[in-house]
Amino acid sequence: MRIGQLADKTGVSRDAIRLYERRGLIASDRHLNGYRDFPDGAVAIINMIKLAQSVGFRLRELEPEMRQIAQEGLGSEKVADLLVAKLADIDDRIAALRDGRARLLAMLEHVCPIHAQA
Amino acid sequence: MRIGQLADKTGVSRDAIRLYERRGLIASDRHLNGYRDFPDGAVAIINMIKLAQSVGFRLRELEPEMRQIAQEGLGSEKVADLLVAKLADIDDRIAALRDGRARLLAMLEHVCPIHAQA
DNA sequence: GTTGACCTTAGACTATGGTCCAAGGTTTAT
DNA sequence: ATAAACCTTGGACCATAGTCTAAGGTCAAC
Repeated sequence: MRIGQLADKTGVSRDAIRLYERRGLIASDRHLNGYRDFPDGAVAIINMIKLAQSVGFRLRELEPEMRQIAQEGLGSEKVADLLVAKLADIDDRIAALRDGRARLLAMLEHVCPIHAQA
Repeated sequence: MRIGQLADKTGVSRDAIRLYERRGLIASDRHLNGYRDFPDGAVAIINMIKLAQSVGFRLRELEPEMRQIAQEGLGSEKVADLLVAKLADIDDRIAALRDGRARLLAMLEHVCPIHAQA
C-alpha cells in the first residue's frame, strides 16, 4: 500500500505518517522507484497510535512498544506486557483526573458553597 | 509580595509566573521601582492554574475563568458556573480515558488472549 | 509527449508552555 | 562604594506534533 492509501484508510495525513516512520513507530518497504510500501497491518498500527494519543501518550512514549511490534508482531508476549503496562498508565491518569476533580470541587465548595451543585 | 516570594511559595518559576501574567491569568500591581507586587491571593490563583494544568487544561482554556476571578474574586457566581463547567470537562476526559482503556484492552485480548491479565 | 495525480526530500513554519540569557535597574548589607 | 541578591525587558531556544511549501521524480492515461 502506498502512503496515500494508508492516509485515506486511517484519516492520518501523509506528513504525519512520514513523521511516525522517522520516529520508528511504523516501518515500510520501498518500491524500486522509492515510493513507500506499507503492509496491510500498517492500518492497525496507525490506529493503535491514534488510540494511544487519544489517551494522552506522546509519540516518544510509544517508541518501545511500536518497535517491539515491528520486530515481533502484535501478538508477542513482550508486546502484551508493554500494553498491560500502558493500561496501568491509563489507570494512573484516570486516578490523577479523579483527584484533580475532587480538589477542584473542594475548592469550589470552599469558596462558594451555595453555587456548588455538581 | 514580589515575584520571587510567589515563586517560592508555589514552586512555579518566575518566568512561568510572568508568562501567566502576559496571558492574563494573574494580575499584579507595580511598586514605584517597577517591581511586580502580588496580593496574598495570588498563591491560590497559581495553585489553581497548577491544578487545572494537572487535569489537562491549557492556559488558553483558563483565560475566561481567571479573568473573571481577577475581576470578581474567587467566590462569585459566574466563577462558580465556570468551575462547574470545568468539572464536566474533567468528567468528559475521564470518560474518554475509560473508553481508550477499554479499546486498548479489547485490542490486547484480540491479539493475544493468553497474556491479557489486566 | 504532455497532463494530472501521485510520490520523494528538506526545511520553514505553527502553537503550546515553558527555560535561559543578556543587558540593565534596585535594594540591602558591609 | 561595591557586592549580592533581587527585579525588569526582550529575544533566543527547547520539545512536541504536526502542517505547508519548494523542487523534483514517477506513473498512467490520452
